[in-house]
Amino acid sequence: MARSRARALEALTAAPAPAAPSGDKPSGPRSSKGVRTRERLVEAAKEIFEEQGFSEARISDIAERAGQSHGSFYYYFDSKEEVFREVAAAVDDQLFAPLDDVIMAESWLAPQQRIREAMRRHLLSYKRHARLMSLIEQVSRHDPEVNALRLARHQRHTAEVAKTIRQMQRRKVADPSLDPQIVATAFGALTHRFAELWLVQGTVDGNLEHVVEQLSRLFENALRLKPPVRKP
Amino acid sequence: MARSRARALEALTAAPAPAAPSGDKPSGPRSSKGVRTRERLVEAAKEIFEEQGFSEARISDIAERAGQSHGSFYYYFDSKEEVFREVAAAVDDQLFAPLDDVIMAESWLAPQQRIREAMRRHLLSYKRHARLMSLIEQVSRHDPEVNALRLARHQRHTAEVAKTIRQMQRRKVADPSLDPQIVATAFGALTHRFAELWLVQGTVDGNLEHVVEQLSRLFENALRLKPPVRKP
Amino acid sequence: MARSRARALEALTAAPAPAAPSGDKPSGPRSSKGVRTRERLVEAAKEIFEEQGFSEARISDIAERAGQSHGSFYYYFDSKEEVFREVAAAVDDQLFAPLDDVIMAESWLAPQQRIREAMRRHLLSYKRHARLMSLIEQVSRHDPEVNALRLARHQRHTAEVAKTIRQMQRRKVADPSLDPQIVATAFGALTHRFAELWLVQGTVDGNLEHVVEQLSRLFENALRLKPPVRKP
Amino acid sequence: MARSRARALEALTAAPAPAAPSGDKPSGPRSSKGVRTRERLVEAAKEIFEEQGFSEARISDIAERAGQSHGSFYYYFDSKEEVFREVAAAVDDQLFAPLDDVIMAESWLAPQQRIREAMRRHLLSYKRHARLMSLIEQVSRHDPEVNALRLARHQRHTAEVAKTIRQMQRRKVADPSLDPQIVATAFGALTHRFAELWLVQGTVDGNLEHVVEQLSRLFENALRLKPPVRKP
DNA sequence: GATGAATGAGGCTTCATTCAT
DNA sequence: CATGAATGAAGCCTCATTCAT
Repeated sequence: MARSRARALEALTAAPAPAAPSGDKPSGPRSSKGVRTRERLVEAAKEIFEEQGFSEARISDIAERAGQSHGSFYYYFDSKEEVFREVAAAVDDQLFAPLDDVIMAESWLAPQQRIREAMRRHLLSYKRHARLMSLIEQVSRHDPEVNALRLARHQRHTAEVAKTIRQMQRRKVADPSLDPQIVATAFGALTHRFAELWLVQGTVDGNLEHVVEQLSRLFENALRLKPPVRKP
Repeated sequence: MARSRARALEALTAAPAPAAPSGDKPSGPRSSKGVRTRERLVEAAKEIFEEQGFSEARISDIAERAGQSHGSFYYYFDSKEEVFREVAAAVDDQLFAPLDDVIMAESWLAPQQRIREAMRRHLLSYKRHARLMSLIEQVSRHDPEVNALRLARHQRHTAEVAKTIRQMQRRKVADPSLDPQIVATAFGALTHRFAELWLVQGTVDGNLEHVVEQLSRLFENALRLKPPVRKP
Repeated sequence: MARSRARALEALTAAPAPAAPSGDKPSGPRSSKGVRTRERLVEAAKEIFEEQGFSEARISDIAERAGQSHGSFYYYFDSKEEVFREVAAAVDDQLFAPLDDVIMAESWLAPQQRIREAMRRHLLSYKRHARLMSLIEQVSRHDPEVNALRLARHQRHTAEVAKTIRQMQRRKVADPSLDPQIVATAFGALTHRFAELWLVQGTVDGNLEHVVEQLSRLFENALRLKPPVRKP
Repeated sequence: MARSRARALEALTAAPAPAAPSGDKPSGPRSSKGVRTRERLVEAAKEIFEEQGFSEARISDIAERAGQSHGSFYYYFDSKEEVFREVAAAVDDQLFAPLDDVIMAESWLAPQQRIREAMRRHLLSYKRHARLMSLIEQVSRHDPEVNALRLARHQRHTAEVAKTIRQMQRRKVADPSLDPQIVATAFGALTHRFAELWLVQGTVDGNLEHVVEQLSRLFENALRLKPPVRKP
């Protein structure tokens, strides 16, 4: 617990640090002014990617949004792909940190509560990043580096959920005939896609609590979760 | 039952003409040679879109794949958007016709069988069109016409599933506390996304029958479906 | 008189004859159906040129206006230039025939009457062809054949007017210090351009009779025309 | 007199900045190098338009003539239309400033001298810009902004001349039966068109002084100008 | 004769990227 | 570091022209 908590915190604090994002230009910005400029560019890039998609995003849009000149972008990044990788990595951290946090860490809660809390957090964090998640998938088709990122996240996440399911099966509180890998993937798929339909595409009605309740019930039913033994 | 069967048949007979050019150029190709060329272009466009995505797809790639000069493309279509709409409409028909068919029509099967059959068919037809489904969603953000198509499909499909769930609730064979709209959306989301992860992105292992079985079980559990009364 | 009259009539009757317009295709249309089609194309070309200008005019617009297929045009004409030459020649005839007619022929009228009549006719015929006249000038810059046509018209016309002026000077009814060539050109210039401003560009107000009267007066004044001796 | 002089001076001082970029791109070039490049492009555009006409002018010709890549053109202008408007405005200023100057200002000259001087200046400045004047008219049919420019010039100019004629009529030195508006238009038409025939199309012979003398005489006659009272 | 189809040169325009200051 | 300017590859699209039927 302490360990995974630490990992989550690490992720959270690591994300904002723009200093050493793997393979930079010469060696990254030196002055604090440069650091600020770089941050502004990444932030602007995120917004533009969200609004326009990857191919439609223009370097000049990004630079303009960051209040920089067109040419300035190339002082910090080699290409659109490079800045995208940075945006993607940051979002990835921000999106899954809180979720992992719940699933992995706060196990003193009853499973029902944990599911509800995880769901709530996931949907909430999705709200801000859903469009980028789709983008990451798109771009990952052409950019192996982004693909690796996406794959790593998926596997890490699915493995974590599968592990939890397997524990429940061992404790005889979940349907033993289910394949934890597939169910974990299915739960992730459901949440991911539902969030998109609900929050991005607006094809579903319902307020947060109602949705959380319904989806959680669905999961509990699906797992045939035994209700927690309540002491009188 | 008779009614929905009729509707399904209607759909089936309508489906085979998926290339119906609706509101085309002057009035579509005149000669049979032109009809062939047009078909080849649409087919080529589908392939190129699948391989390259929308923005990356080049008109000249499409024309070349169809064995035509790029100028020829413009004899039949005004723009990439136009041919995409046609591809999208065709795929939409092909993808959901068989599924609707099962869900709406073959009600003499036990619910469990129906679910398995629908799942199997959906996953199979998804196999051929999954990438285009994502594309449709992407493009629908910029092309209102494609968006309308996508929305219509979603609503038609979700409504049908919700109706089935509601019937089950009335017959006391499904969990009455579930919101049919949300559950229908969630089931669609799960299937759609799982298919993509499994068939397109290859992040899930498992053969068809195992996956069908697992997902179907998940659905049955989720609905708390009463097992059919079996006579000894 | 009889001779020039004859020439004018010849021009009028020659113009509509589409049969032998100099250097045709193989040898021009043979069947009467072909003759009709050709006529329709020339007529359509004239309209399209007037509406769109030369470079903006599309062969397909012309064919469509003539109710013909796109490819049919090339059975009758080798190029846009060729059909333009034919249109230009026809318009040239129609525009100047009536004018020449008056100036050269009806000399029993008093000069004042002749000027007014010529002016009236010129302005009227200009009304239908002004835009094409400008076009002819444009195209003549690139097409030597059209240029020759335009030059020939200009010289024929100017020579005729200059001759008349010279006669008046000899008869002592016109200012002898004027250069007939220049004045003839100037009168042509004035009429041509005024017609365009008035009839095409709409930058001048005034009804036909007022304009005719004013411009005629201007010409009479300019020539210092002696009023005709009227017998009581 | 003082007032119109002031207006003329105003025009003259405004004229030297004919490239005033009015409503340009972001806000026009920033560096002095950019300003130079822009000027070179406008100058090159003027030449190319004169040589090729509007539709025949290629953006790449303009860029090449200015010693720039064609992409550079788009850094300064959005389209051919935009650069044309700038060229047109500049020419307009240069062409009419000197003429207005004479007509409106130097009234201490006898009318005969003023007419000759205005004519001489107009023809001279026409010599450099005649082809563009025709172009402006062509383009004005499709570009409302250019049309507005042309119209404004025509009206400003005609009104000025008409005012002068009216004054002469009041002073009893010009034929009172003439309509000043129509005569002013007619004079403008004559000069404009004669200059084109003479200087551009080369269909008239004659040196400058002879032409000035003849056309001036024509105008004087046309107005029935009373010869100035000469003191012995 | 007439038509629909096909072709491809050529123009316009965008935009990632480079560069001099 | 930052900027404005410049570049040119690459894509879209038009349309005169040719061709098989």
